[in-house]
Amino acid sequence: MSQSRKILVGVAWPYANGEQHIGHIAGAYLPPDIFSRYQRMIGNEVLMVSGSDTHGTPVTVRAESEGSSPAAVVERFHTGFVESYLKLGLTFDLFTHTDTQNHWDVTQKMFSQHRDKGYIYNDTQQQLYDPQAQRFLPDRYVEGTCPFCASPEARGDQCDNCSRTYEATELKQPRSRITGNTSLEVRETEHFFLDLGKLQPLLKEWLQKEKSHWRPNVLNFSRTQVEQETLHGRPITRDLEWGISIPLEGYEDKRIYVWYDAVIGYFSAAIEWATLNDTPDKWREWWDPSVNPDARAYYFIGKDNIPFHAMMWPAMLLGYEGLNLPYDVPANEYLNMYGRKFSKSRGHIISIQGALERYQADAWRYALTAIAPEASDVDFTWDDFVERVNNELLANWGNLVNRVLGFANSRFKGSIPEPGPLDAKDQALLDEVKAGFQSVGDLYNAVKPKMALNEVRRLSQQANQYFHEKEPWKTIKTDPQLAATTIYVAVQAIDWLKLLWAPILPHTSQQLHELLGYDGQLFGRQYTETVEDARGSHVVLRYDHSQAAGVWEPSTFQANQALRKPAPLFVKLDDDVAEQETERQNA
RNA sequence: CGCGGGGUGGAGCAGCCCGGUAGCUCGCGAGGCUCAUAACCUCGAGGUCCUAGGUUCAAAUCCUAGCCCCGCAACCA
Repeated sequence: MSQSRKILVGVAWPYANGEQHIGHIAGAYLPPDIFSRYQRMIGNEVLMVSGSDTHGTPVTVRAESEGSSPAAVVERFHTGFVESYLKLGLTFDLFTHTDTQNHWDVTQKMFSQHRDKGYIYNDTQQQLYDPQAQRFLPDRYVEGTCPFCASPEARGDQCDNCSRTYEATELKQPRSRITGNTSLEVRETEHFFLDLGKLQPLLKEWLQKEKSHWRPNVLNFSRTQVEQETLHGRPITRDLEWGISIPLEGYEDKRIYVWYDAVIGYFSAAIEWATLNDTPDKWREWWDPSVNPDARAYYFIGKDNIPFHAMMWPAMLLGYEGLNLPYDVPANEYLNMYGRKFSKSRGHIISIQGALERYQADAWRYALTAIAPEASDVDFTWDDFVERVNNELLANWGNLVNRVLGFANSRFKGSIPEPGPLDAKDQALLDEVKAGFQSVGDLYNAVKPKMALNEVRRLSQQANQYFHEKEPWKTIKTDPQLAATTIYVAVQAIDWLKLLWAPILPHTSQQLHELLGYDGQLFGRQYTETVEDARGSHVVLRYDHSQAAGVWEPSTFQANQALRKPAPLFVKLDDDVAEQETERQNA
C-alpha cells in the first residue's frame, strides 16, 4: 500500500437560489464522492469541501420577488442541500456556506493581498442607474427590448428570444425590475478589477506543465484561451448591499462580486474545517506547499465552470502565492432530460429531493454513474433509469448476491463450511476478482467512475458465470464438499466485489457487509452541526472517517462465519415508473 | 465572428493521442439452467463509424472543408 497522501476534493458550490436536480448530481456532486470514498479506502486523507454560494443577484432577485430576505432564501435552500446530500451519502468533510465570518475574513484577506501585490486595479464602468430606487441595476434587474431582434422581453444581458448577448446599456427601452421605472440613466461607477493580464504569464507557465491526466475539454479550452487571447481585467466588485464588504474605507456601498468570493470558498472551508476540529493549522497539510508539497487538489465541476476553475481560480492562487494549485479539474458535460436541458421555470426538472423520496439512493448512484456525462452531453430518460436499475444493477449484481447467499442460507444453514481444494475454475474466478482491486482502483483513481462501474459489473458477471458452470444445486446432492467449496469461493468473490462496488454503492455494500456476518462500518459517519459565529449561525454537513473499516484490499472471508438472513439489496422498479413520473411531471 | 467538447448497429457508451478485418451494456431473436427479485448462462441478428474530399498498401482512427448538438464568449461561475 502506498503511503498516505493528502487530497483536497473541491466540489462546485451550489447556488442557494433554487433546488438542485439530478443533472447537478451526475455532473459535479456524485463523482467527487465516489472518488473520495475510494481515496479514503486506499488510505489517503481526503478533505472534501464545498458549501452553498449565498451571494449574488439571483438570490436577491428571488428574495424580493418572494417578499423575504436574501438570508431567508439562502437558509431554505442551504438546508435542502444538506438534507439531500445526507440522504444520497455525499461525504463532505465540510459543507458550509459563504455567509460566515470565516469566509468573510478569508475573502477580505485575499482581496487585500491581491491588492497589495498589485493584481487589483480600479476602473470605471458604464452601468444603468435607477434614480427612483437610487441604485445601480445589475443586469438581472433590467428588462427591455432586444437591440437585435426587438423582442420586448429581453433580459439585461441576454435575449431569450434570439439568445444574443449584449451589454445592458445597449438595451432599447430599458426598465427597472425593481420600480418599473423606464427613465433609467447610464452612469459611471467605480469598481475593482482583478488584473488577469498581469497574471497571464504565470497562468500560462502553470498550464503548460505536465497535464496529460486532464480531460481534453478542460485542458484545450484553458490552454487555448491563455495562449492565444489577451486576458482582460475582470471586475470583482458590484454595486449591491448583499455580499461581502470591501475591506477599504469609502466603498461601503459596494460588495465583492460573487464569482470572486465563491471560489475562495475551497480555501476558506478548509480553514473552517480545521477550526471546527480544534486543529487550526491542519488545513496547511492540504493547502500549503511548504508544509506538504505532495498534496493534490481536485475540483469537480460542470463544464460551464471550466473558465473559473482552470483559469480564474488558479490565477487568483498564483497571485496570492503560497497555496497549492489544482492538480486536476475533471469537469463533466451536461446531463439533459428527454433531449432538453433541465429547467426549473419550465417544470422540466427532477429535483434531488423528489428523486430520493421515491427511489433508493444507491439506485440513483448507480444509474447516474452509468450514464455520467464524462465526454459529452447525455440524455436522461425514465425508461433508461428503470432499465439500468432492474436489468443491470439488480439482475447482475443484486441477483448474484441473492442467489449465492440464499443458497448458503438454505443449504448450509447460513454458515459456510471449510472449502476443499480449489480447482482451476475456483482459482480463476478468485484471481480475476482479486485483480479488480488493481484495475478498478486505477479507474477510480483516474476519475473514470463510469469505466470503473463497467469493470466491476464485468467481474460480477464472471461470478454469475462461475456459479452457473459449477452448478452447486446439483453437486449438493452428489458431493456436498464440492458444493461447499463452490459456495465458499462465490461468497469470497462477493465479499471482494462488495468493496469494489463500495465507492459507488456505499449503502448496499454496507448492507451486504452485514449480511456476510461482519460487524462495523465500511465508511464513517455523516452528521450535521450548527455553528455559531459573529455573522449568526449556520448548519454544516460533516463526515467523520475515524471509525471506518472499509479497506481497499482483498479481505479474507472466514469459513464458518455466521451469515445473517439474506434480504434483497435492491428494490425492483415497476415497469410503469416512466409513466408515473411523466404524469407527475405534467401534474 | 472566435474558442472548446461531442456526432460510432434500436438506446446508451468505448475505441480515435500511438492508422491494420468495429468492442461493451441494455433492448431484440433462439436455446439452456432452475440456486436466485422470470433473475442467470450460451448462441445469433443488427452498423454508410455526421457529410464530402485528401494522405496511405490500409482510416472510425491522420489532414482539409462543411453540417448538426452543447458550453464559453467579461459580469446568472
